[in-house]
Amino acid sequence: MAEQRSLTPPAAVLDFSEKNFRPSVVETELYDWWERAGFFTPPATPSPGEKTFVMMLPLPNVTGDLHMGHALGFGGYEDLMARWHRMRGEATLYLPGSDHAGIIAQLVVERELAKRADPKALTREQFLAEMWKWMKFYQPRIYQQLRMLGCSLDWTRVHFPMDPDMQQRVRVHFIRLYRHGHLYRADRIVHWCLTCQTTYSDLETLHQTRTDQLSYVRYPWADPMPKGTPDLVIATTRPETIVADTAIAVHPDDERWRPFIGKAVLVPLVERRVEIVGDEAVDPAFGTGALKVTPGHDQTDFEIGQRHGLAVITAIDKKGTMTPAAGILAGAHRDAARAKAIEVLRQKGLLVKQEPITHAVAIHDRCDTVDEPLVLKQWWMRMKPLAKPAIDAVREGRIQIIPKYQEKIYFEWMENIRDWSIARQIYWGHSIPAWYCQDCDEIVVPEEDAPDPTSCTKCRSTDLKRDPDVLDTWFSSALWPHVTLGWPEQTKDLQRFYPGALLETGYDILFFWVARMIMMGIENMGDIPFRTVYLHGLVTTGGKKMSKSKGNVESPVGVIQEQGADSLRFALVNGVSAGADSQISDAKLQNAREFANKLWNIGRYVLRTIEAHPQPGRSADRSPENDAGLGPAERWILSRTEATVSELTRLIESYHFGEYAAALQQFVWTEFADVYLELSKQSLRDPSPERVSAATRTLAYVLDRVLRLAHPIMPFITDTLALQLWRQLPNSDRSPSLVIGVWPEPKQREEPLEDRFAVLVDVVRAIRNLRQSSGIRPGEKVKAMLGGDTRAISELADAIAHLTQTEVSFGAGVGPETVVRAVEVRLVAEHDAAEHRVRMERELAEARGQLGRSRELLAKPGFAEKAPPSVVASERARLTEREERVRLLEAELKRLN
RNA sequence: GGGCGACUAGCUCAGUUGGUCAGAGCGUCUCCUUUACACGGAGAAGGUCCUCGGUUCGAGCCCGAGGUCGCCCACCA
Repeated sequence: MAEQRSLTPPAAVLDFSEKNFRPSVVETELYDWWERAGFFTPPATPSPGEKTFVMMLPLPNVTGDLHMGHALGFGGYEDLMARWHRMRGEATLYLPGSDHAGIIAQLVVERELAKRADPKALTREQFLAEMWKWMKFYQPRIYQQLRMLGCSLDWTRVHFPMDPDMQQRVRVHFIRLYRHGHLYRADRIVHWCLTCQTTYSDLETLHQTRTDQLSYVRYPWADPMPKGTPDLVIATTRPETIVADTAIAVHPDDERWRPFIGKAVLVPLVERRVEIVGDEAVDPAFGTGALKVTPGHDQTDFEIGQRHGLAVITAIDKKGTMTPAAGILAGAHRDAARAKAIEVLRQKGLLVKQEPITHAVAIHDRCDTVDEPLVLKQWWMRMKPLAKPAIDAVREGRIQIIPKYQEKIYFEWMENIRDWSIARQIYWGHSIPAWYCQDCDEIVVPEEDAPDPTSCTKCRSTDLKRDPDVLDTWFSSALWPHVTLGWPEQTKDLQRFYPGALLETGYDILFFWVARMIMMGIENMGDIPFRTVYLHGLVTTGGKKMSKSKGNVESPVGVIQEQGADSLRFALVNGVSAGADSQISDAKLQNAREFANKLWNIGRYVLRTIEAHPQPGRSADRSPENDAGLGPAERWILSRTEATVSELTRLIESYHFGEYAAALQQFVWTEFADVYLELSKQSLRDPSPERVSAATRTLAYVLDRVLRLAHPIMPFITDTLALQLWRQLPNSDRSPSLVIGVWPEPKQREEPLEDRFAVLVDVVRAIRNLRQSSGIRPGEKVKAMLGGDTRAISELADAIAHLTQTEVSFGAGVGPETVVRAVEVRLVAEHDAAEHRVRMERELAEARGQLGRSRELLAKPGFAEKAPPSVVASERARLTEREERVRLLEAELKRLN
């Protein structure tokens, strides 16, 4: 690795005569260099007592393209954290991969294949061969997009769940779960997709609000009933399933129907005799309070059926066609059968009425096909025992979820967790290592290191049939944090990097993925997979419409190509609070691009300055705090820099990334650029070489700090500038790149000086304001008099003069035009007496109001005793300043009279 | 039916453990091509922090009730 790291940076250096930053020129080369130099790979040998930071990339679908949510998660939060921890000297592993994405990937490839031939005509083996061909097309695409985002992923450890070694590990996992009793095979009702021809889990259903016909159907009594017995009428939206009814259910407490529990009716269309049962699942308020029970085609009904031992009749098959069991409806598609059922019921006089109903219909999240619940023999995972320790891990704080309120949602789901239907009837996925004996029905699951079985373990028959199904995509994703490190082998990586530190992803896959990783991590490793879960919000591209004339601007890739990954990353993170949904807009992107450009030009200025005033033997990353030539402006920006270092460190440590970005921008733009860079021009013109040297080194040092502080969120521009800066003023740590540079430690501040500069900024603004309102042209030299309490700024006159292009002098009783804080400001210029009086009166009213509030607060009983001393002290100081301001304004008004 | 979140300047949103009746970006208005940057600089306008009540010396922040919007979960037949 050492020799790798000596690789020289890319030759393509940006042209610093270019006024505007053009990002994409250098990004690819820079990334390649970072990767080739091994910066993204943790040191091969762990140092004694090393700290690790391990984070798995939430593997994107292999057939997908990056969207803004990915860009926020990967390029925004994750890479920011990875880079920050790396700069803190931790052995950082950010592990890449892509998901084979089962059903979706199969759909995508089927669609591609369908352009030339019928994919259904292919055998399983032929189809899988085609899948792998397409993988070679899709996988590099998604990986390239991750590179474009700048994600500092360790590509030497990239994983794909369908790679042979990974398939073997998933097989072991299945076998162990089976042996431990977590898996079972049972006839139960599942969600079936008529389009995809596969089952799917509860989590993969969506609900769509639709308006359908609610049909009221009379079920004749099976036996003679006393006169006056009401008709039994049920309400249903699925009359075609009447033929599969095996009971009627009413609520046991429903006075209307309770007397009839145990009585029988004849199911219309099939004349089947079924009983009325009492069950609490029935809502007495719905329809007539009587429910037709169809255990073969409805989730609730299946459960009622289980409780009452009812028969299951399958009237609809996997294609959606009515089976022979459907009697007169047999052979029709479910939709046609519905119409036919209504028609026959009407003919027989059993249709009482129909009315529209708006209700939620379950659909498959991948294709929007209406769910067809079917009873099928399927593999299930028994979740309750697995959920228990995973709930405890969060409850006991061993895993922390950010934002905190997501923990409640996690508990809610985990405590009511239901068994997981894990098999899918598609080709693309992990095969289920189970064989069924055709002679004795035994399920044969081999030992974990054994080859495929050839004979039945029970009856020795060799007539075994392998389960044709594959496992749900999330079955393997759930293993990601340990399986990628070599599990079940006890590899060095597994020992060193498990458990990981953090899992960052969108809150929308908390259940799909995060909860399952926690459960499987504990099950397989006996330990949690990560200590912190950071859940980000959804990104929408609302607000101002992104201009489509420029091309596909909504895609992160398009934005990166146009304005660079740095801008995109910054725009996505800036000012967003943890877990909140956010919008990305043209305005935000433009601001980020302008900020990148600002950094670029700050860099140009500093580099040019160093060129003009070389500092041999000096280092950019050493504070010039002890330089003899430091002026107050230098000392001020140095102090502000250290304040920013500690502030930004705190914000990242506490996961306040949105505020980190905002605070960074604030410091760089308004303090470093707008104030100090201007003042440095004055220092650099000073005849004293010491002053010039101190100013140059201050510029270099602050730039060095800024580049380090900004690197986690804007890696490309910062490293470009750093490489250039260190070429002129070598960094003392000699790291060849910011990627493995050192995150700054805050040094001593000069807070009294910072307070004095706050006064300066107010006075400067007041002078500029007066100049503009007096119609003084920007270049025009005028004089200003400052009076009142000028202690804070008495030594800063030069700075004020430079910033305002105004000659400044101090005096007593200057006859102020305005009073800021307790400083009188007067421009030596003619002004209208009447206007002046109005202004003074307005300021006095304002000042008295402020003074009143200060006095009120200080006089409040309890304030002085109960408020913290620092608050009281600063309030007292404010009172004094306000008293002084009122006094000065009153004096001026008195003079006018 | 449960649960969660949001409501702060015209727009999009910040506001860390309650401590100057509040900030940013964009937009708006005025001025300025000053050799880092017009992807710029300077100045300005703009807010009863959804409503009501409570706790507190002090509330945008905590508690209660209500309103509006959004999301998630659930066996709405």
